[in-house]
Amino acid sequence: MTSQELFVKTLSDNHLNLTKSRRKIFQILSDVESITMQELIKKTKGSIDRASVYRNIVIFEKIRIIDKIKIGFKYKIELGEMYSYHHHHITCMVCHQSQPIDENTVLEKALIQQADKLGYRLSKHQIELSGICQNCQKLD
Amino acid sequence: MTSQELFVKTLSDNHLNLTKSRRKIFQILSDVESITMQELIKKTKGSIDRASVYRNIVIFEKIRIIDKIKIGFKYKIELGEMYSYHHHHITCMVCHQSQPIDENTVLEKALIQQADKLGYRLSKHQIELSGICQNCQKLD
DNA sequence: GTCGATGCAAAATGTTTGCAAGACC
DNA sequence: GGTCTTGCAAACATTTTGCATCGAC
Repeated sequence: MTSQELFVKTLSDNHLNLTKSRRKIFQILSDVESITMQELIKKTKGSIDRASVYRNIVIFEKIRIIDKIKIGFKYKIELGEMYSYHHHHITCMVCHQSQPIDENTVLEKALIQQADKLGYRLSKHQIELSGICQNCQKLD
Repeated sequence: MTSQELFVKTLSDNHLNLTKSRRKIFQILSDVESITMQELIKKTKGSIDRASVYRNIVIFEKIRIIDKIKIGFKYKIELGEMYSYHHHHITCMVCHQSQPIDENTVLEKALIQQADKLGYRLSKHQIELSGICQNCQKLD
């Protein structure tokens, strides 16, 4: 099943219509690693109203078509894990570019243990690293 | 040196006045584990204007009197590491309470290695765990 | 045709700024 | 007294809501 097909199926499984707006938002998200709400609104300006973008993002998050991830003190949006793979992010504090970090089993296990120790049943975790990337280190 | 004294010294080292507003904000932060901007504004309503709260929080962050931490897709504020210790947070998805997690050397080392592998010089990291706390598990 | 989705306008919420008056050193 | 800080009001940015209309199934 392609991404497209999964997207269509996920909507239909949840009794949601496949509309032009939803196709377009999905298309945009497919073309980027991640995107801010502001960028998404800008890209859809003229074709989709802000309110509809917000409404659809809420829905997409609920049915796990997207994940919200934190970058700085804002969040960004990216396609959910069904459409990619579990990963985290590292952001350069100088150029503000961010890139994905592959899952690391050792790390994930350590986190589950930590939660367990405190009596929590862990369901989500997010790790955000900030530093200075290779390129920006050179420019010093 | 007490927290109070460190606070006074930090301001003075940075050529900033010790004002009534700043004392009050510091006092409130000393009394809680962490707090949202909205809660802080509510607690100071009548005595400090919103704009001054925001301005002081910006200053406090710059001189590391506070840290902003991410909880959900908002941020919260807490006294900086000089006033406590390095830690992370786990938040219950049901009751939205959050609690600190002590530093774990294994974990921190794993993170530095990860960053290194990608050529980054790591300077900050944040780990946020979400799950269901012991109490809320019982209520199921 | 029916119900869900959209656009538009307006409100609610969150944050920042300019400026004159007041507080700190 | 001079400079930094504050309050106030207004602007700006972000997100949500109500309602009439439109589109998907």
